[in-house]
Amino acid sequence: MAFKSLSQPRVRLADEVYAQILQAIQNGAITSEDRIVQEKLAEEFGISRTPVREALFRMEQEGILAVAQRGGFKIRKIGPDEITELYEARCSIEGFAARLLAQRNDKALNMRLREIIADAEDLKNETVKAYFNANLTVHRAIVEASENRFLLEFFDNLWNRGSSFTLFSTIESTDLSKSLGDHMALIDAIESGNDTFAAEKMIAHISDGHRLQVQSGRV
Amino acid sequence: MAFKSLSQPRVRLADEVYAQILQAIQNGAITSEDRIVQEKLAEEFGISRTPVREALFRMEQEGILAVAQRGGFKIRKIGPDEITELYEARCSIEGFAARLLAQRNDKALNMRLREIIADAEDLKNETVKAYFNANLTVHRAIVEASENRFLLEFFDNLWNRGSSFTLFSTIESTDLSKSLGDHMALIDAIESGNDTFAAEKMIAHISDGHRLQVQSGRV
DNA sequence: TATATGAATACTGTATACAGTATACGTAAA
DNA sequence: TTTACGTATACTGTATACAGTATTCATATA
Repeated sequence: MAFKSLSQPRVRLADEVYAQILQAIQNGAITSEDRIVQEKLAEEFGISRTPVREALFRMEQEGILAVAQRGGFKIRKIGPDEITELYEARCSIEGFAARLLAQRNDKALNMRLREIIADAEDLKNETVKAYFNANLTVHRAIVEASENRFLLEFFDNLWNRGSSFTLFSTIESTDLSKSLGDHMALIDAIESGNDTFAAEKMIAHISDGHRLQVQSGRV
Repeated sequence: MAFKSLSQPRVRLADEVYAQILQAIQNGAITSEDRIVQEKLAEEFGISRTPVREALFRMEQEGILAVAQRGGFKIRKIGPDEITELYEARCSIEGFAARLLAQRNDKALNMRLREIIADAEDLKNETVKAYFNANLTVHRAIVEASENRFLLEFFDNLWNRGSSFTLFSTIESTDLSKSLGDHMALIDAIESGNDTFAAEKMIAHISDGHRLQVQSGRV
C-alpha cells in the first residue's frame, strides 16, 4: 500500500505576509494614501519585523511598493509617462504571446481559449473589480498558453502592481459587449496562423485600451 | 555661495553584497558547482547573515539563483526548453524596443546607436567575456533608447541570470565581422521607419543567435 | 558487509536587541 | 507671532540569539 507523500517545502511567514498585503491593496484596505511601516505591520500581524520586512522588500522589487517620505512604503503610483510605458510593455509581452500561439496554431488550444473568454465575460456583477478580473483572466490565459515562463513572469509583474487594478479595468461597463467581441477577434487572428498579424491585433487591442484610459481622464 | 548637496540615500550592506555576488558569478569565482550558504558567505564578508540573506533572496527572485539541495543557493541553470523561452522573451522585449525606435525615427538617436555599436565591437581582446559585454552593450543600448523602463527592467532581468553569460556569448569569435554587420543592419531597419519591419529584423537577429547556440551544442 | 539508529553538525527562519538617522513636537527667545 | 533649538519619537539596518529542520557521520547490530 502506497502512502501519500507528506514532503512539503518549508512555509515562510514572509510569503503569507506578502499575500495578505497584496490582497489588502487589491481590495482597497490599503490605499495610495497609506504609509506602510515595518513595525506597525509587524504589530498588526503579531509577528516580528523580519518577515514583514522581507515581504515589503519583495514588493518594492516587484514595483508594487515604493519608499515613502518619512519612512516606510507606499503603493507605487505611476504618472502618465509610466502608464504609457506599462501599456507598451504589455504590448511587447502579450503581442509576442499571440505571435507564438499563431505559430503553434493548435486548434484544441484555441478552442479552449474561446471557452475561457466566454466564461470570463459571462459576468454576474458588472463591477469594476469583476471586469478587471475578467480582463485579467482572459489576457493571462493567452500568455499562459504561450508556455513561456518569462513572458508569464513579466505579465504578472505588470499586472500585480497596485495601480494596475484601476488602470486595467475597462472604463465603462457598457463596453462589455464590445469587449467580448474584441477578445474573440484576438483568437480569430491567432487562428489565422499569421504570427505577425496576430501580434499586430493584440498590440492594437491593448493600444485601444490605453486610448480609452487616456480618454477617460483617469490618468 | 551655494554648497553641494550632501543628501544621499542610505547605502545598504545588502546592496553591496548583491553586487559582489553578481560579479563573482560573472567572472567565474562562483560557478554552477558551488553551493552558496548564508552563514558561509556572511563569514567571508565579515558581516551578519541578515544583509547576505536579503541579497540572496533578491537574486533568487530575479531568477539568478535557485534553492540548492542540502540548503543554500546555487546558480540557476536552465535546460533547453527554458533557453528557448529565454530567447523568445528577448525577442519580445528587444523586438518591441526596435519597433518603438522605428516609430520614433529619431535620426540623431540612430546615429548615436551606430556609434555605440562601432565602439562596442571595436574589441581589444577577442575573448568570450569581451564579446558578451560588447553584445550586451549593443542590445542594452537599443532597449535603453526605447525609453521604456519596464522593457529595460525585463531586459536586465533576462541578461543578469548567471547562465546568460555563457548563453549570450557569441559562439565563435570569427563571427565578429559578421556580427558587426548584423547589428548595423538592425539600425538600418529602425531607420526605415517601418515598425513591424524593424521588430521582425530584431526578432530574426535574436533567433539567429539562438540557432547558433543550438548548433554549437552548448545546450 | 550492509543496514539502522543515534548523535553531531549544517543551515535556516524568526525574534529581539542595539545603534543610527530622520522627523515631529514642544518650548523659549527674538 | 515667528523662528530656532533641544528633546522625544519614529523608523530602519544590522547583529546576534534561539529554535527547528535537514543532512551527515559514526557506531552498533544483524
